[in-house]
Amino acid sequence: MTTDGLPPESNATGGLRMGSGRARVTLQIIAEQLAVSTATVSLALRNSPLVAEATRLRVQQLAREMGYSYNRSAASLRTDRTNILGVGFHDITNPYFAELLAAIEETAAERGRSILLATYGEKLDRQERALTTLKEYRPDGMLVCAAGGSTAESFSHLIAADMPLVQLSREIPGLELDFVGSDDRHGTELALEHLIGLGHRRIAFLGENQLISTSRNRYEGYCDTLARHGLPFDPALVYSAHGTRENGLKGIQQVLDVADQPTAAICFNDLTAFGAMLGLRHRGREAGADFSIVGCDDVQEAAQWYPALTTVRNFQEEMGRRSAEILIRRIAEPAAPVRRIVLKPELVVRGTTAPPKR
Amino acid sequence: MTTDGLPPESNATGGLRMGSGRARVTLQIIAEQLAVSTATVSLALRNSPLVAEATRLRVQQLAREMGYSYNRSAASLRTDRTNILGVGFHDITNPYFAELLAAIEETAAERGRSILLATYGEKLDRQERALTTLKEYRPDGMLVCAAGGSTAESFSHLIAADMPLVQLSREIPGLELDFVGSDDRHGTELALEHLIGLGHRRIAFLGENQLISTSRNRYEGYCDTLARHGLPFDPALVYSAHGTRENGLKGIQQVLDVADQPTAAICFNDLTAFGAMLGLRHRGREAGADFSIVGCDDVQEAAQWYPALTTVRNFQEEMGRRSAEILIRRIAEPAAPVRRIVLKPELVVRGTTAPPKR
DNA sequence: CTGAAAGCGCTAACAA
DNA sequence: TTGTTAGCGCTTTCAG
Repeated sequence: MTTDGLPPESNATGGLRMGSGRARVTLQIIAEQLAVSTATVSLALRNSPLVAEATRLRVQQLAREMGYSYNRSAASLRTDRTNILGVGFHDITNPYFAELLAAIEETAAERGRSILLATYGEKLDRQERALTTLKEYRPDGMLVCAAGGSTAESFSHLIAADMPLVQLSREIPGLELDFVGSDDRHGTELALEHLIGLGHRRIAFLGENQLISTSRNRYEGYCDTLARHGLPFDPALVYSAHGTRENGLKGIQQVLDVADQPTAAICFNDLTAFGAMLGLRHRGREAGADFSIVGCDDVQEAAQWYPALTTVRNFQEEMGRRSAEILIRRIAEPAAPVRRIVLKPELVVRGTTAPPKR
Repeated sequence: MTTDGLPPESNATGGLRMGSGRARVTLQIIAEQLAVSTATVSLALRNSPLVAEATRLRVQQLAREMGYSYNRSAASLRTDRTNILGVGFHDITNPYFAELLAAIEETAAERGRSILLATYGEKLDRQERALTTLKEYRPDGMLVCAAGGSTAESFSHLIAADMPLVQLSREIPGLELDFVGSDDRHGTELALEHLIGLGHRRIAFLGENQLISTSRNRYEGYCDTLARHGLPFDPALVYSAHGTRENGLKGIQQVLDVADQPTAAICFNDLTAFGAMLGLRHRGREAGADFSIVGCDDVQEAAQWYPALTTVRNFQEEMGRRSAEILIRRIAEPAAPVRRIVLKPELVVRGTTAPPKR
């Protein structure tokens, strides 16, 4: 609700002085000191060509001496621009999202924007509140990776308010918004064909989750590729869960308990794959030698695992950067046609895949 | 400089209408519709007991119907409070910092605050700009993990402006500010004594870096503990570098090239330890069996490495949470005495440490 | 319980 | 080249 979450009590002090008693320095103060108008000071500080060189220097010097600090809240109120990009993610503890966020922050900073961050796990109600609060800060636009199960409806208030919006990585069906992500179906195809090429026939899928588009698409890629190669689909080889380390561990154990064991597994993401590798060791088996594992994303640690993880590279750096760029363009051209940037993933073969043991 | 980084051009539209032509809904609009004053609407939306139940309900309902969204910029200008916490970190791709940030964000959200994020690598100039920009958004306070080599001077403008400030994890000498971090010396002591107890005598230190307090303290703990146990200090066993995966890999190779090889290494952080484990494999050796490694931090992946990493747990979740709480208290009581929260680390023995091979 | 009025710090017409 | 004026959307006295 829009009326929730307002500041419960605001003990304003009147706001004119600082703790130590000095008056806070504003354009007004500088203008008075210099006997010019605030308009002139404002222009001078922004290096406007309208103001005389000499004036500009005097103003800038005094501002520096007095320790003036630009008040973006005030400016925003006037210009209706905050130079803030709102970012809503479900979890930044997941290195995939941390890498995306780092790229976004860096790109934003280069372009003079700052990041207002909100996270919400996979909780729809927390997402609802988080996005509402973000919006109240009037970011120029928002970059969102929606919680699983989000519907177009969750975003209707943002769209109604003409908030520039781009979806990152995950895509909500029926939402006509800019999107930056990966060709997830294709990524799984690459992974599966690699395994099939190695001779695997019974291949599990760990981390199926219909609530998020990335998992839906990866899972579809899995099913379709099996079919295309004439391999049977066995629901016992599919483990449904969020893509976490813990679930990778549980998932591998479950599919290893199937009578007719698989010889390989495709994982929804690298985290799931790491968990699966661990689970394999609990069973006295080793990824690569005894069982093949393919991850997805190629987060930093993937290359350092032992054995190093064969995975599908999703280019977080580029994805994060482009999403920020697309958002900034969307802000500049609100009426431009909707853009979909879909990056082509690449298979990175490392040590966790090998021909099946006879 | 304060005059840099102002918005280059602000193409304000006048700001009264939205793309689709509807007027943006403000307190004013609601007040007119209801033939009450904006003051009443403002109070009603904030559930003030001053306004009659019936009025409150009418106002809140109309606000909801009209899709009213609270404008925090405007409110901030008036109240001098933004409910924003500025967070400055060097790198969120490092899981240690990602875990801290996640805890901070969560705590902030619980307390009705939002996070404005800035990162700066270990670059002092970027940090300078980032902190200046953060400040311009007038956060109620800032949480900072300073770039290596930062001096008290870098923070003087924030302090002069009475910005509530808390240092996280790293501490800058000579700065009288709230601090939340770990007892890093003690952590290394635990690690080193564990190794000495196992029988190791030549123990390397990877990731020495005088520019950050965490490394200085951990290194001191190393030197002192060696001395206390009557073990010689050998500079050839110290590898100086930032605590990254890559440097762990390089560092282990370097100390392994010393004529009188060490049998174990203490690493500045887990990332360095992971790199070292990888470097060991490049030499055909395995952490645990052939060489002992101790990390520091206990990030999520540490438990999942193979072998699982023996490390010093630093309680990121608690540290992040407490730092946010301390900042919120500092904001409420600007004149309260400076607080130092130093958490006691704990040794977590796992698979990468064992008695030295004979 | 409600309204009138002032003002937070800034920018943008428009005038001079 | 500079000044005047108005106002962004909100909160807060102070009166009624």
